Amino acid sequence: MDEPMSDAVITRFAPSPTGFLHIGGARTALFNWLFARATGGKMLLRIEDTDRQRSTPEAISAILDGLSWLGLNWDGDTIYQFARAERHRQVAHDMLARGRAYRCYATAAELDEMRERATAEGRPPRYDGRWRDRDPAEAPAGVEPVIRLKAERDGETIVDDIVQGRVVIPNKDLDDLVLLRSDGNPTYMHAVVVDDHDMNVTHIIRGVDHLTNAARQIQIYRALDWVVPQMAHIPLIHGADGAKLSKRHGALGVDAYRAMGYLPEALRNYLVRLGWSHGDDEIFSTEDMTRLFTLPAIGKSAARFDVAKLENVNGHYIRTTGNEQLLETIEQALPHLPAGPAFLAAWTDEFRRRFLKALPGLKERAKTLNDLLDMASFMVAPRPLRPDEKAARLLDSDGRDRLSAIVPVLESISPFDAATIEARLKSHVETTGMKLGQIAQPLRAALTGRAMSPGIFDVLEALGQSESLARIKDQAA
RNA sequence: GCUCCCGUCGUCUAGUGGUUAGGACACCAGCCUUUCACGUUGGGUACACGGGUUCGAAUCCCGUCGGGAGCGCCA
Repeated sequence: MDEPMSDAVITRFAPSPTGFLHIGGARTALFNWLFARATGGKMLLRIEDTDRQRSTPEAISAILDGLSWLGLNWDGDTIYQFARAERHRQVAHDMLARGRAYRCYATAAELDEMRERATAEGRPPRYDGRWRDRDPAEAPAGVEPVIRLKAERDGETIVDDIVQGRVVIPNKDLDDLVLLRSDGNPTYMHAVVVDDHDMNVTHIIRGVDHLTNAARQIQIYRALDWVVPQMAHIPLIHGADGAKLSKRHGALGVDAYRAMGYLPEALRNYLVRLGWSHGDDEIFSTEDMTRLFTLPAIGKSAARFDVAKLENVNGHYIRTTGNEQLLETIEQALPHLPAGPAFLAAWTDEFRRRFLKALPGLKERAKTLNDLLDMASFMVAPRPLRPDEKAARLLDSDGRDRLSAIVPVLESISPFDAATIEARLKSHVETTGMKLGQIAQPLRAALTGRAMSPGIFDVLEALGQSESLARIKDQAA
């Protein structure tokens, strides 16, 4: 190991563009990003598109979009693995020349049979190495060979992992993996090693599902006499029921979380706590995370994805974000939210101003941006409102009478702001010997169509005097 | 089947031989209150099981059970 100690940290996030950026991938990216930030290093992005059939441009842009939305920026240009195929071929042929790899002419049918027999005999399904030492002169005509690694057969391979510790894999359980396919294109296993080396990656941070791959890749490094990067295999995220998070099982793309009204900083905060901890701390600003994050503090056991916790964290960030900033966040999110169109249609400067006034009352009650918009839907609801069941009950004859009685009071209020309205309404309530709730609830029902809403004085102000009166008259009649 | 990894409240976790096993989310109850939230006070709930080692184990060892991952010319 002649790795210079002065080397700056270089991590990489290496997704395969066969689908969206799911929550597990997002966390892997986050950990890579945090570690790079925490150490003053760099995070590179490499798209693993050597599977030409399954890689799509749509998936690539979804991944890039997802990372950008999450605020996980990468250093340098995005690297596309397939573009480096020539280099991969060159390395494989070099290994061939040095006797560390060999051509294998086994057919797919032979391979299948090999696996079937091994399974039947209770052995692990492995390639048996039949072309390992065979004379290429015996090669059957018309079969394009693959190039396989001449793997070590005895002993064991040790993965010295920052998270998993020292993991020992018997070499007999590793077979001669394919480096180059018969069409001359590299396999993932080979491309990863060559690229990580060429990109000077110092730390490989990825899911534990790659742990046994790590042993195979280490053998390739050794065949190449290359320095093996540090590795950190992080635990996976499971669904709420403990089952693996798969596409059909709750593993949504990060774009789905954006559409559900989660804030990127909330998602980051939630995600970083899945597997990583820092004492009893729960809330971490981005600055906190990048300062405190370390690899050894990552646990080894898988975590379940808990929406309730995510919602709580999200609510925390909604509540604590400044009004003007939150408003800008909402404006940016609107195109992605289900309720977006209704608000976009109403979004004039005047509306924006009133929305901002209503925001403090709104954000206190929302766990997601969608909650917030739902709570604010009275602002864009067309007259006459159709009260829901509970609201309708508040608008019985007593309630309507009280509303009628309040109309002249409201008409006389100027300026029509929350503080003035509150003062006038409270004195009205006092003189009539009622409780505030007796007037507030019917008002709420008439103004919002619901039995719950932000503070009623704020609602009045947000709606404005004429709209408020109109809504009250709609119901009081 | 084989190899590897994991196992503290329902969930995320703190804990590294001596703690009344802590925090957070969720849940229940009270307070606050114009509703709902927020806030606040209090409450119940956990060391998978069985053996060791030790004066003493959530912490160390072994086994069992449970969960997960990997075993492709996918990544």
